[in-house]
Amino acid sequence: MIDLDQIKRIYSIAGDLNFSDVKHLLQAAGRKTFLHGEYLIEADTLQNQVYFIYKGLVRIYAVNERGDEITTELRCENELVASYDVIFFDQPSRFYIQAMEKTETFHIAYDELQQVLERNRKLDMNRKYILQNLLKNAFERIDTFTLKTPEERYLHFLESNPSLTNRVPDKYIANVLGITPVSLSRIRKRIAQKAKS
Amino acid sequence: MIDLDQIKRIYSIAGDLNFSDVKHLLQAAGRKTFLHGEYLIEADTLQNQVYFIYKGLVRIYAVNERGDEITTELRCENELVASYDVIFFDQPSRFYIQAMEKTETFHIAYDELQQVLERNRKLDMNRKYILQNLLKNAFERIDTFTLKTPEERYLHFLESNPSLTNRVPDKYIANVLGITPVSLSRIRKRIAQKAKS
DNA sequence: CCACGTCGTTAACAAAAGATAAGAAATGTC
DNA sequence: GACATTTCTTATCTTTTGTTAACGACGTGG
Repeated sequence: MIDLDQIKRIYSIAGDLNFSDVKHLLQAAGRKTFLHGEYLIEADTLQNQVYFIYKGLVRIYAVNERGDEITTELRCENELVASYDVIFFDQPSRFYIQAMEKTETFHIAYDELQQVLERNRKLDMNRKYILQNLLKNAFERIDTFTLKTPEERYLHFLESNPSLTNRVPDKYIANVLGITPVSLSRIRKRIAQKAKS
Repeated sequence: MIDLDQIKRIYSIAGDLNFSDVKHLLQAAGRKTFLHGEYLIEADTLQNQVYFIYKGLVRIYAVNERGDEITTELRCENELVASYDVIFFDQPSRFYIQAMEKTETFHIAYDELQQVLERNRKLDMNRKYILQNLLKNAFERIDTFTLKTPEERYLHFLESNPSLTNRVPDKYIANVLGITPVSLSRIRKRIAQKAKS
């Protein structure tokens, strides 16, 4: 059921847990595999599941007033996903979370997770590492919007997410960068032309 | 020294601390007041101070390759500021943090803070509330970049930061929104014209 | 093997944003 | 109150982006 690799993965996002701590956590969690196109979370629901992606790739997207899907985030192996509307605001999710590949997850309801953490001090202490890591990534991403041009933002994305680049359609990457797919295509062309000279 | 109002302020950003917990924290912290224009943190240093803004307003800015100052964030009463380069990456700060008004703070070095928290479980447990709140704000801000146009982003800023609007020059707000001051001026004009009709 | 849908690119046009500079308005200082 | 400084606005021009639509490449499933 619970193998060594799984334990190591959890370690990789946490701080200083031991075998028994992680076992605690995994025993409380369920496992679920999603096929390409299936939904981990649907919008307008109060699904408060937190997923740990063991293998695979998901996109988080919202639908705007015009009916366009806007992908706000891509997450893959060893990352957590949840709808922060539900977790943080107790409100229906504005976001869909959809598997882009066959995606294997561990999952647990947020309030159950809280209870497990409350019963195990070590796990609760570890929460800070996870939150800090999420925060670090969020701050970095915000800075790409304030300090970088779309072109620089794209190059930065390629550097920091080399693995994602060829796993998802460019149109999703464009959305994540805050631009349109057409615009990203032009940016790519400009970069290619610069590279020639 | 430590008055009731101060305690309440700390409560406001934390979860369930009691008087003695907060006293613990404040005793370890120093107090410092910065005049308009003075720096809480300077770039290219390893100042790992964390500041709680008791009164006043600061901006966080970086200087790009061309020498332009780009303001990435504005923070005021009851908020925390620090350079995440130093705190999270142990690297010299790319950012300056500068008082925009006379600003009164409590401050503590990050590693000292860690020690204080480790010695007081209740305080350490409370860290999650603070981190979650920062994370919530960061996610919301990211979504304004992916889901909103600059105009919508500006309107959203006015709604969520009504107090800031008249306390800082628009050019800083423009930077925070990821656009130039000239462009913000045009957006304001467009909004005003719509309002007429 | 073909029909179909998806995706990336390109084109053409409109709209918005960046860069630069100049002038007006506001703010602060003595 | 007069002056200097900063900030905001406006104008002009260039560049980039958004929008829409068309085309071709690619892959999937029948």
